[in-house]
Amino acid sequence: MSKHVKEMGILKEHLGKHQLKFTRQRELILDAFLKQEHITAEEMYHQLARKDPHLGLATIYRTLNLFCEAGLAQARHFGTQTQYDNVSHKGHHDHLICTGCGKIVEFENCDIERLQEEVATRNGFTIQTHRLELYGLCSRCRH
Amino acid sequence: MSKHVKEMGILKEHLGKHQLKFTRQRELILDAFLKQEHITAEEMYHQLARKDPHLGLATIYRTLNLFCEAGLAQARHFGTQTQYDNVSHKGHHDHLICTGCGKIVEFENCDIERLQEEVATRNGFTIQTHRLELYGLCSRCRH
DNA sequence: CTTGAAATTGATAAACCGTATCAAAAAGAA
DNA sequence: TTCTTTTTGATACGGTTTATCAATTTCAAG
Repeated sequence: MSKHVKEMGILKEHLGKHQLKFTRQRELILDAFLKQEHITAEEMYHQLARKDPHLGLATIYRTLNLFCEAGLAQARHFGTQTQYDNVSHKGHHDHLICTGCGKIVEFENCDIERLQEEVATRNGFTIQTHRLELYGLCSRCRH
Repeated sequence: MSKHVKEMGILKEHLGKHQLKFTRQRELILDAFLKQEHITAEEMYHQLARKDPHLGLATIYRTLNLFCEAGLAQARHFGTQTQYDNVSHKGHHDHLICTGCGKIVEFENCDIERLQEEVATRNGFTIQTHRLELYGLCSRCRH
């Protein structure tokens, strides 16, 4: 039985609103997804191959995109692949990305978040989620 | 004659250091590139098709990657495509994106930029560029 | 507990983006 | 001009993601 009651509820609500169905695969993939901070479709495919050898790669892609629409995941393109971030898993962290070696450092900054809220409010927006990526050179690659 | 004297100099210096040659195509592509804030290889291909119908797409990719190595451009993965940012272009703006109607509002916030620098410094990074997107509902879509 | 319409799945073909390959052309030093 | 090295353009290729479609599953209604 799943421990991810809240997220499962969010998914079911989304499914209900869009005449979509709750399936064994969607439950399986959501459970696996919520255990990670972020994952690629390919990684999940291999990870779940043991539990269900017949689970297709296309289903993984479709389901992860569904999670994005439901607000449970967020897609981030890095290199040639797409990373699916677990939105609920964060005290929403952002990324510092080294353009030299590809290293990724995660960080969290309340002041920035507060200023984002300010900007949004000033423009009449209510923020649901955000994405902040800083690109540059890490100390090692600068030399 | 090009107006981008400084950048042309940077390119030529890079070429000289690496036993590479200065070609008509590289000059043409750099001129076109510097007129934009950011562009994809495909966009540039179509844009330059009028000036030189025989310019190959592979050459565009190779040259834009060369600009990255020379420090004139910065590659960013956006959606499924790669955006090449014009590093010399300042006035970086960020985006508020309405998940309801797709409306995009551009903004600029110095305080956020300053905090970003702080975070980067604390982690030993030197920022080259960044990307900040706030997703939410605009005043009209909230109701 | 059936039944049946509608959605989903898995297998795989196709699309897409960017890179590799290679013969022909161009650059640039001697 | 000559000669060596690099670059170009055309296109084949490789990896990732999406589209297609017959078979299967879901789930609401009877």
